[in-house]
Amino acid sequence: MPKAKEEDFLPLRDSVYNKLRQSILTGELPAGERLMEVHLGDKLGVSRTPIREAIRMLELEGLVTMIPRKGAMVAQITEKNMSDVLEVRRALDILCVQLACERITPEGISDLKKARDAFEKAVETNDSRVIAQADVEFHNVIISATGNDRLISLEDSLSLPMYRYRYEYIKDSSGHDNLVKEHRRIVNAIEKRNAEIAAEAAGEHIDNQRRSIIRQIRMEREEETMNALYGKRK
Amino acid sequence: MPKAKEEDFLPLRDSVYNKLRQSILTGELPAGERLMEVHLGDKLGVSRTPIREAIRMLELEGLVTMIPRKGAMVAQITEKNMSDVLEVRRALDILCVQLACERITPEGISDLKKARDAFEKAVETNDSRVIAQADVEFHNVIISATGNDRLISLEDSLSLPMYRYRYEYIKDSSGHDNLVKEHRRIVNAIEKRNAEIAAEAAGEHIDNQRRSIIRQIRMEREEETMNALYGKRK
DNA sequence: TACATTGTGATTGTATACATAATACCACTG
DNA sequence: CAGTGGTATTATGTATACAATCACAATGTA
Repeated sequence: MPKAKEEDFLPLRDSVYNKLRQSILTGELPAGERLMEVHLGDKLGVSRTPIREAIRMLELEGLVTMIPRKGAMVAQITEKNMSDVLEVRRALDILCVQLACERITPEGISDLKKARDAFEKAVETNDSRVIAQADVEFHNVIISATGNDRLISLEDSLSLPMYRYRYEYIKDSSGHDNLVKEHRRIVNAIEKRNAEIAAEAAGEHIDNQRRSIIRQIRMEREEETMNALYGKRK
Repeated sequence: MPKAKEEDFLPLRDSVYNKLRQSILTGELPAGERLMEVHLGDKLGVSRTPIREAIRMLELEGLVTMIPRKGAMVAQITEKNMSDVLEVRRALDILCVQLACERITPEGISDLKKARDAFEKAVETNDSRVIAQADVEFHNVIISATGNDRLISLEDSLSLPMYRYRYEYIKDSSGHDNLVKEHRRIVNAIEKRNAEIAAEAAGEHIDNQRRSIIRQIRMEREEETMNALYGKRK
């Protein structure tokens, strides 16, 4: 993924950006956490300048919220927020499979089948992390097949906010049978270049994700309310 | 639009960001132009720090290209590039009208009709800038009606790269009759909450834009080739 | 006790200083 | 004359310094 060939030099801002992004997505930096420049700088061993630039980037991606002269904090994930993202992703995921139907190469189809098989194998391990990884790679094959760079980067940034919910979503899917079935359906449709069926399958696929994620958020909220009412632990 | 109520303080980086963005979109800073920090700082009367942060933001929006240790330049607009953006925008514009069909309020419908009438009035002036402005406002009404914040900001950033071509596109449209007709069709469909027709109309609307913009880019390229062959003027 | 006020510490905004890499220019050599 | 090497200049990367503002607490007063 990185353009290491010509230049393996990575500015600190990018390194910081990646680290912060990772920390936010894994929940190590929880929503609402303040991002203080000197503090982060100490922790990462760099000055404020790269930290600030990284924060600017995260801000535009929607992962952190800024209030001028107050500071930055990890963005709150609200149901509305996530719902908005999923709505957009639904449209773009459908666009992805439609374009893939038109443009996928024979090699792409072969990759896609490999990714599908790898996913089914991953499911058998019953390990959520392994399955999630295989799922990401499956989708990446489709996304790359569109050949649309803008779409690729948008899909990337729109899938970020839901990484936190991915494991649970995968556990949710009763026996993972649904996931396997949906993937197969998508692969078949793309192979036959049937955009209509592919779109339908992709739509259902993300609708299922949506349901699971929204349910999780509601449960989190409920838990928070409980804590607020009956006292929260440190 | 600005949240001026609580805080009318605008960090320099945002002010710089707006200025640079404007300069790029109007073509004052042509594609390929190098963005040198000290130079821009002198011109705008600020230090490098706000300039750098503004550049980071523009970079994520795709308006400038960065090469580490080399510098930033105004992003080249290629046909592929623009084509990618338009492909995504097509899907999102359609999503916009579909959501608007579901969610628009009576006030929204009233605003929409006002915007449509204002547009038709603008067309009569025959002034491209006036028409373009009315066109933007018409679309903004629809986009706002979706209530999807993420979609709103995406539409915003995806329409940026084509601002340069907007005037020509409007001149292109034979007598503007098409534009008026398309707008009317969209308004009628949204009012009747007929998502299918609305989607179709929105799709055609952007397909027309696409044709005009692609044609313009090809003409520009041709001109450049000529200049390269027969010598370019200063 | 309630509330206003002021002062102090902490944090961001902005500017500048220093280090390092890239580029351009020029002289020198073959 | 072409090509190479070295140096000077320029621009970016990073760190630090200074200024402005905000949060909060301590203090004093009604």
